[in-house]
Amino acid sequence: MTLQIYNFMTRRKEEFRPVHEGFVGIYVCGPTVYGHSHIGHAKVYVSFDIMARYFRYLGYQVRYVQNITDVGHLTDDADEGEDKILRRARQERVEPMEVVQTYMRSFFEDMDALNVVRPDISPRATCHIPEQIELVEALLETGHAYEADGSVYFDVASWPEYGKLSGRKIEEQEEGARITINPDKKNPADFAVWKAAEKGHILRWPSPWGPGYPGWHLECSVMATKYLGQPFDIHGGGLENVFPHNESEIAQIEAATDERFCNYWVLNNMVTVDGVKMGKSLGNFVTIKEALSRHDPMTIRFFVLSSHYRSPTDFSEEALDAAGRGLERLYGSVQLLRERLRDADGEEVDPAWAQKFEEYRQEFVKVMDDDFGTPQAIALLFDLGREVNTLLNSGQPVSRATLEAIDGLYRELGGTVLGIIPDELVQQADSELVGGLVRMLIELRQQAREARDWEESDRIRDQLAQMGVMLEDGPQGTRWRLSH
RNA sequence: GGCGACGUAGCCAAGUGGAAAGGCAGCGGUCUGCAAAACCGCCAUCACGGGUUCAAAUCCCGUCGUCGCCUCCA
Repeated sequence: MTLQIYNFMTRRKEEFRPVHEGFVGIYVCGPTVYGHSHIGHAKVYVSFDIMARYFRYLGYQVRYVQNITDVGHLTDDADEGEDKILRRARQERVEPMEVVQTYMRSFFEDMDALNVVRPDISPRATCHIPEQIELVEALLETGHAYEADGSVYFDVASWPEYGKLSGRKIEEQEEGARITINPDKKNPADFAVWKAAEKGHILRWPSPWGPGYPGWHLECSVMATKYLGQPFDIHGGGLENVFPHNESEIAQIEAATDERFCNYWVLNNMVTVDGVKMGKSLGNFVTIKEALSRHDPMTIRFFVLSSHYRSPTDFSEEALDAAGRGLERLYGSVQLLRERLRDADGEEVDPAWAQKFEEYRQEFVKVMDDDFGTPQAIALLFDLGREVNTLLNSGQPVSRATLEAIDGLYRELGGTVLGIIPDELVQQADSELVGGLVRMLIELRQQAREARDWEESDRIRDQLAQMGVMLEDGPQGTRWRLSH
């Protein structure tokens, strides 16, 4: 079995074949940095983080490119309205590049919290203006674009394949659709590849057609091919961008170069809030920072991965709470395992477990190979957890080597690939002072218990519980853990 | 109006032709001084109606419902 990926272009799962053996190039549409990132961003970038991690796990050398859009997207329409970054700059009375810098930092902060590995290249649109102008020139030369009043438009009618990704035909985009009539355009579906800057538009660059700024699809076509070549392997992004953004990306570069843009289109489904799409324009979006104020970052990541990337995810506080409790269960096994590891010995791995490790690994690869089946992969970790709990609570001696091997499996599958099991769980990383104090209280409670003073022992337990320290009595003595 | 996705237990969510994963919640049990944690057990005729098939949650047709795209949005 080899890796199968659902290719949105063909609407089928296909075996993954890289352009260059052993290498994989991934481009994912990045954020426009004019506000804090929301849960929808979390789903996309966690999803593609998993893909990058899994490719690396399989031994590929990955180049993951994710742009930063710091210019050019308008508030209303492709051609009307105000640049969102400019508007924010005006509102906050700062330079546009201060807006960009602020929210770019915010974005990476959030991604770091969610344990998303940073992209290998985070190219910015404003750093690639000359390349974008070159592509516009190429489109004019090949007759796929025309100039009008300082702006340059892509001529949709000149390229019959327009619509092949989204399954749309230009003729069908008729009444009901809100297409603004722009007298400069030959066809209402034509879109700007270069836009003349009106007076007062701060973000502007000189060009053969006068001062202006790039069209809003151009940067992705240009930066993806600049860093990954053409064709490259995987283009990713959110499903809501399939039209017109992704469609236009393809049109520009393929019309200009007469060569395929990329081989696999991988688009993730959206996040809804109580069943309704979360959107900046709807004002119902939940920022990652808000979610982080109420939930552990790993809970959010776990929540995202517990549904498939191509399924819509409905965000609710209840669902997040339930995910958090599920994750706690997973951590319980790992915690117990690592505690037991502290004073275990024995050099031999239990052969029955050696067998299990192979089975879990194989099954994990099997479900991940099927279009990145993270929900099934997580289910496997729960199965493993049950077996581990049974083993560790059985009272049987378990060799150090076996415990280490189990821990290694958690680190490999849950840590390296899924990124939901940290190398150090919170309690382990906690201060020696706290640990010492808690152990002292456990000792005092133990004395009360031995004196059958249940009132006192329960008082200690209850008060610690109120502070978030949970005590658990077992045959091996009393353990403690922090509840989140 | 056009295009597309989805509808699986109280909730979240896999499974896309051959005995319905997993998690949360709930119930019963084991363990415990009592708890907690853990373990064992229980808990779904897969929106509805037809059809194809030896066999359908899975394929086809229809109905109802939810959502998305067609305007910036991850």
